[in-house]
Amino acid sequence: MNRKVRVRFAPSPTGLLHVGGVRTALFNYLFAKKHGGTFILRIEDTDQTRYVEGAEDYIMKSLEWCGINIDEGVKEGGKYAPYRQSERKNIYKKYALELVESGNAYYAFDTTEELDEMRERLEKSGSSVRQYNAVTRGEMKNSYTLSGEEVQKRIANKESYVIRFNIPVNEELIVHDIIRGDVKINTSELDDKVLFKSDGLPTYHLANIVDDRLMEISHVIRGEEWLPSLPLHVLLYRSLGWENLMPEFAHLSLILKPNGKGKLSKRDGDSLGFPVFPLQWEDPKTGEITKGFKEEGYLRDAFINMIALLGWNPGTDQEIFSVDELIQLFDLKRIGKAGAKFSPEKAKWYNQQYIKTMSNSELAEIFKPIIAEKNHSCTNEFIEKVAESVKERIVLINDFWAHASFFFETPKEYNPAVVKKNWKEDTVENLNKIKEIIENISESDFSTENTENLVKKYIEENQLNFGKILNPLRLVLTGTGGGPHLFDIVSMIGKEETLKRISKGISEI
RNA sequence: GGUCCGUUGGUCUAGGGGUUAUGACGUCGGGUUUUCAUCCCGUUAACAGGGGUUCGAUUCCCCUACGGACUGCCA
Repeated sequence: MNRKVRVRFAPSPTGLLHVGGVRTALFNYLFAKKHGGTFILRIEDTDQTRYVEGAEDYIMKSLEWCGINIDEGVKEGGKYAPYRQSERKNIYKKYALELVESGNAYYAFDTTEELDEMRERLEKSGSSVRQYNAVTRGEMKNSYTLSGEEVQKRIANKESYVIRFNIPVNEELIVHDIIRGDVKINTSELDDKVLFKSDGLPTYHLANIVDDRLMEISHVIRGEEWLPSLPLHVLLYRSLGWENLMPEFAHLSLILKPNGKGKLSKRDGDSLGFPVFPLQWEDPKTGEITKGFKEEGYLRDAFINMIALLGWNPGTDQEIFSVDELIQLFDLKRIGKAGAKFSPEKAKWYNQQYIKTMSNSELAEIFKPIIAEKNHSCTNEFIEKVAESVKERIVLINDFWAHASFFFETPKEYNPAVVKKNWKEDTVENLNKIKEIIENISESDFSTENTENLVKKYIEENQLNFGKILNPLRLVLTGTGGGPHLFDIVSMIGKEETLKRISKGISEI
């Protein structure tokens, strides 16, 4: 079937959007862009009891940060508006009634207690089924057990009721999934799902079919948790007379915890120390703050790259992809069937790769606010030099200050392990010599090359050991043992500061 | 319990009836570097198990195990 590609990401605004959700959105987006199609954001808020303040906004902000641009949606509008199901409330009932009319659905009046009772009874009896289906509905209060007049009377009396789907009995149904192929099921295994709730709103099952049809969705790409209800959805399309207009389906496997089993949850992030959400989220009820990838110092492109390769790959050895490349190469058929464990290590590696290859000026823009936050100011040129010397050392943006503070301020303390290793009896004497050399270099000649040549010349001429001189020098200048090229630091902080730090180090260590 | 989906190194994976089973992350080791990092080189380690089919199965089929999802007037 060759039709215009229209896909939707349809989250429920009940809380955070975690990496699994982001990946689902991303795959929809990549697929849409690859085929010149439309990416739609539809908010599935048919459950008023689970509404969470701010969740919808959080979802939109998260997608925005990810660069997943919405073509049609709540904010963007579009010719199929509205895109929030609560605002489409009045269009669903018609379809529910149409199904009742055609005998594909029926009224049911059972209370929650009665339903619980039924399930409990079934479970106790050792029966393998605990469903509201062709067998059990004969014992419940519905269109099949009540007379036509009784049903009408109850409805007229405004008694609460639901509309349930009438699942056909004993039919071998084959449904197709792009990722998994044909899935066979006997309809007798299905239950008579509620399509229309007593609060006047549809359930997900009805709403998603109606909206996908009305919005002319061509492909439904969603989480694996929906696979079990695919047969119901197919049956619904059929009963509504839309079988030929049905979208194609692709069910994505879940993202699992890094170690152990089960799907990734917020808890895993908390206990293992990595983010699970794109952006920071403050729980409106508890005030609890959960940090996102962004706040932890991940780059958007690195995050997207990492997410995209979780369960998908183009079949080549390439690991780094721009979003444009992802769009070019994306193919639903190359999505893996098995769940993928999230790897914090690989996430870091991706981030490091991106930082390393970014230009100094791009990095400078990112570092600028951090420097300002620490109450320092300097020229762009200087920040770019700093960026150049730290970019191969930092993994997360948040590592920046730990690797660059000494460019801006005198070290307040000295790493004890490094002191112990490098500070010997003759160190002070040596540093004083170096200090003398540096004092004799004029400000105008204070380049990396010149300072380096003069100091190294001294070391060589006196047959001294490089490490014995240079390691303590680094220690007094940076407070620690590792870092960028030493004479870059010397040159960048300047003559005065270098001398000051040598003196300070000598007197304090 | 039932239904469905899944299972290649520790992790993400390529592959596919006959291969020295691919690449990456990680690990460990070496080289480069005054240091750390980068970079380079190397190392490590996998077809869940059992039956078939076949000349031959990791690849196809079945069973088992394990894992997961679903089983709500939630999505």
